[in-house]
Amino acid sequence: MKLPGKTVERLSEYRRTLMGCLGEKKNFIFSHDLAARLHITAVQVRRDLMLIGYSSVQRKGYDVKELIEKIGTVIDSDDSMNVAIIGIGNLGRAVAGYFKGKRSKLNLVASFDTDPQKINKVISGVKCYPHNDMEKIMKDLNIRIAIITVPPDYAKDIAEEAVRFGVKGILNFTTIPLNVPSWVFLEEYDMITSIEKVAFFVKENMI
Amino acid sequence: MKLPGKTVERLSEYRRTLMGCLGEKKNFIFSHDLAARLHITAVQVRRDLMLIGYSSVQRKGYDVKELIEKIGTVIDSDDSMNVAIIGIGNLGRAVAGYFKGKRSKLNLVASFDTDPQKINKVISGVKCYPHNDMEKIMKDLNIRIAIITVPPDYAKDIAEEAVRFGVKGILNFTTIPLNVPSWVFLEEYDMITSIEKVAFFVKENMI
DNA sequence: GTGGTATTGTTAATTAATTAACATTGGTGT
DNA sequence: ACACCAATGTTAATTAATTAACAATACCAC
Repeated sequence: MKLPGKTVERLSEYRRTLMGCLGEKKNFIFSHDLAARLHITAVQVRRDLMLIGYSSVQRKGYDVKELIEKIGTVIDSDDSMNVAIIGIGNLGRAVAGYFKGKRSKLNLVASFDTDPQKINKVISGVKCYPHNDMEKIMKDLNIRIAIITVPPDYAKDIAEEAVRFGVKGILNFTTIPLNVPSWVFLEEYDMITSIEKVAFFVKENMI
Repeated sequence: MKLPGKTVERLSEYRRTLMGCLGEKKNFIFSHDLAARLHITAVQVRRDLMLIGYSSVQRKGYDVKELIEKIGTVIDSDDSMNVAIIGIGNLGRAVAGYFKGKRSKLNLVASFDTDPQKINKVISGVKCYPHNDMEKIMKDLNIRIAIITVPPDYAKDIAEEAVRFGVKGILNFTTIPLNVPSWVFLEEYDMITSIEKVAFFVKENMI
């Protein structure tokens, strides 16, 4: 199913918000309620759901459980996908933390590092393998997604290795923009940029 | 100066890329070269620079040093701005790391936590204060930007406090969307969403 | 049952962002 | 000096994303 990236992002957020609803025993939700929780408009919610072909049966809002499942059929893969974190420093461990207790189609199955203090230990719930074994482990465990949280100087080489070893998607948290072949999906997030952006708009608001 | 958020983000990236150029003794750079390093088009670079009113004197590309300064006059505040990290766990420490060695108008001057093991210690280069002292410290140190890296359950309350204590911009790394008054600039980043987005497009590419 | 209301799904309009097109200009080579 | 080239700055066109508008429909109150 062909969807705009922005819509995919929102679907992920809808799902997590909806799971929160289940927690509070809320089984139906209106578009404007869901929208308000995410600070977007109700139209946008409805439009996104239209794109994935979901309609509510009744005018009592969306069936939370049903919608969660529908979103799952759209954005999740049929069988589960294995993920690795490369570089298990502070950021890597933080990312690993987000996987905890999440039952999903995404399995964090390995981390890699060069620090002898870390390798072969379980850190933040995931085993850390030595960087030297990356080829073997990535192929053996069939890792499809790499999250890169290494120091900037290593980013480029690590990305090339990951691609060579079969990774099909990369989430890059380093400040170095990466170059990957077109068949590898690349998402980059740059913290410094976010911080500077906040600073800019704070400054502008104050003037 | 009124600028689109996307342009501000790119300006921040331009600047960092340009600083890298200085490191490699590259004093002039063409728009297409700068663009290639960031995987965008040369037109976009030129358009962004047009928006901030920069022009190169010669056709030898942009003067790297001059452009860095120009971007600085646009996106930096005149006097420096103080920043705090709330929640100095793995993610907080990772964020703190990004400030190291950066000389900029943004000063990371404090972190806050509730863990007695952490308070009153210097962690990742920044002193950690007890959460209870947040009001005093935030006012004393004139903190304008808060980076929120606490566990999700605390996010809402922490944000409200930060706003009450004078913060004008928030960067929220928790998975809980925050509600802030209109005069506070809010930027949210959700790692899980990014990961799920990568997974979605990997899946789609494989089909 | 009927009228009114609230909410949805969808098309159309608007706005934002990106890309294309191109005239302009300094530099280069002959 | 002159013709050409390479790169820029800017306007116009295109594409993407959001928002507005509204007909359709199930529920509710009576």
